[in-house]
Amino acid sequence: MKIATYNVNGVNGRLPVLLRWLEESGPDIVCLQELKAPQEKFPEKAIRDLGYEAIWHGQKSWNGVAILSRVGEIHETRRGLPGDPDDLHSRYIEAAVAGVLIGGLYLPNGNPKPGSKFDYKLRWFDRLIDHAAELLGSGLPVMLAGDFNVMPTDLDVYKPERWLDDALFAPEARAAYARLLGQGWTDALRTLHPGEKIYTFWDYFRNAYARNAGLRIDHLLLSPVLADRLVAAEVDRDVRGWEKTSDHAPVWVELADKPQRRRRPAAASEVGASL
DNA sequence: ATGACATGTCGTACATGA
Repeated sequence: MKIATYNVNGVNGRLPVLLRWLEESGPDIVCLQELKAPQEKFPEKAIRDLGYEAIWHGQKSWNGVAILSRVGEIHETRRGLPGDPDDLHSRYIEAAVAGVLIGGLYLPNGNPKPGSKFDYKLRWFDRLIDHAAELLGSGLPVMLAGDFNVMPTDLDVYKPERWLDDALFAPEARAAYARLLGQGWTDALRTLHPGEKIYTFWDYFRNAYARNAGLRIDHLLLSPVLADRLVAAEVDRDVRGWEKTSDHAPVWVELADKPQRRRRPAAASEVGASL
């Protein structure tokens, strides 16, 4: 089973690119971010015509997340993160699909830093960490997929020293990501490509894609049960080179039906985090 | 250090993004 995440940067403006990618790459389940469309303007029919059912949480102009599936019903379990009833951004949607509980997320960008937007990013991250702990505690096969707006390490940025003051690479943001992973999540792409320069975003400026001046900010995190089923994780890099494309590329994992590897022993820090 | 480019909006400039 192939599960992908893709920040489309406008689901309607990007519809031809999205549909072409769905046909060519054939993911079974997809998390989309940055729909930039109100609830009633999601292109449900075009997506359904390709064999996908969908749930989505739209918002006028900004944000917006969706989950698509061509492998069975989508059982929505929540939209919006708990912990702040005043947070009206459409940034989180969660569903059980084909035996996997999937949280699709679009973490706040946080720039400029310092400022209220950066504070919001860190608060949102804290709420995600709290909720993620509950998900892990369930023992179910769980995945968190989306645009985390964080480069976890130096290896994930084309030029780390240029990004130190940016909200996407700030020590506080990286620390929050590390805290999340410390609960016991597996960063699928990094785990199967250790030490490799591998990016998921290239900005539109200065020929960034051609120069491979990229960032790795779109992540697929697997709970221990799912990590045992991980067989592949890749970036559909070519999509970033298409006409009228998003500044992000799709990222996906292939999961086997059964465990493929022996579970590694939990680290002491993980045991502590789960208590 | 700046700005390059792209999105959507009751546009024709602005807010937002990363």
